[in-house]
Amino acid sequence: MQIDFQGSGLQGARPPPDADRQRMMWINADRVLYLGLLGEPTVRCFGGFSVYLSLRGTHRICVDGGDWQDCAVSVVPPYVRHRIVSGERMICNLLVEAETVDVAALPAHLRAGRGAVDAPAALQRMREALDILRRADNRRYASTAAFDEAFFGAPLRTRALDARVQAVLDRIKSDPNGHVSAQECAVAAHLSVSRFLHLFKAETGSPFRSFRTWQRARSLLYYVTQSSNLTDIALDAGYPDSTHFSHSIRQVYGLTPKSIFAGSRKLALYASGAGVPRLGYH
DNA sequence: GTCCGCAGAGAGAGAAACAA
DNA sequence: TTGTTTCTCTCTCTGCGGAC
Repeated sequence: MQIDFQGSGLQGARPPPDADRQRMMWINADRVLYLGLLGEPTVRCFGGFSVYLSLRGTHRICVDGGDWQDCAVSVVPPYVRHRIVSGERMICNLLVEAETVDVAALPAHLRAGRGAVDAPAALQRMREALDILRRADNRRYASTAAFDEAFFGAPLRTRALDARVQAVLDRIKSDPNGHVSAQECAVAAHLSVSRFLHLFKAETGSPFRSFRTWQRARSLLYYVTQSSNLTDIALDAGYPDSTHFSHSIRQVYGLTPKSIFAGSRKLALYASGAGVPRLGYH
């Protein structure tokens, strides 16, 4: 396969293959790229468009209680429960935050995908982008647009949102582990709580609480390489105690926090841009 | 079209108990 | 001591009718 490093969007990309540095995660406020162990998750439910990509073979996926499907690439819409198993230990998972994109303008396989996807060209592009990334010296994308360019062929068009809702989104995403209530947001938006909740759902496509829960669970990804105990990490991530932490994380990722951290020990983490939570223990 | 308020249903948060 | 499970209560979601 011919790999073109020009225009890949990678900062300082060059091709030194190194099998020991394969497990990695790149994350910013709008996108996540995870390349690592899948484990044995039960039902999971992410708040963004989720793309699973097998590295060589295939995986099996079951979306919203439907039939199991065998495929190399699959897509799960935001807030849809699904299960996944793979014959390979490693898997690639891309996450596109739903509120950051104009759904109508998404590539067809993302927009309409629900489980296995038959999109050979998209599969080849994503595998090539992944290959470039795995060979790169500095695995950071300069921007969300550069990430989109690499994996989807072009920057994904952003969604135009109501300014009041956008302000709330910015507030939550800039500090996902801070607790902000619907009432506070409604006051800030100069709306009643009822009206705010309706408007939020209409604009973003997801309920306020679901979005807040997802953002908090998502912020866990910034901590997965830390070696502190889970209680400290739960508090840092904005959970009142390890009870909620364990419960919420299992609902989102289908794995216990313990197994997530165990599987992330050798993971190289590349975080950038807004949304990186404040680190530091209580 | 935008906004408000009500009410029933359901999910999330908090407390306690249990297991390793 | 740490992490997980279970149970109960509170808060949020959502559909609806109505006012402006």
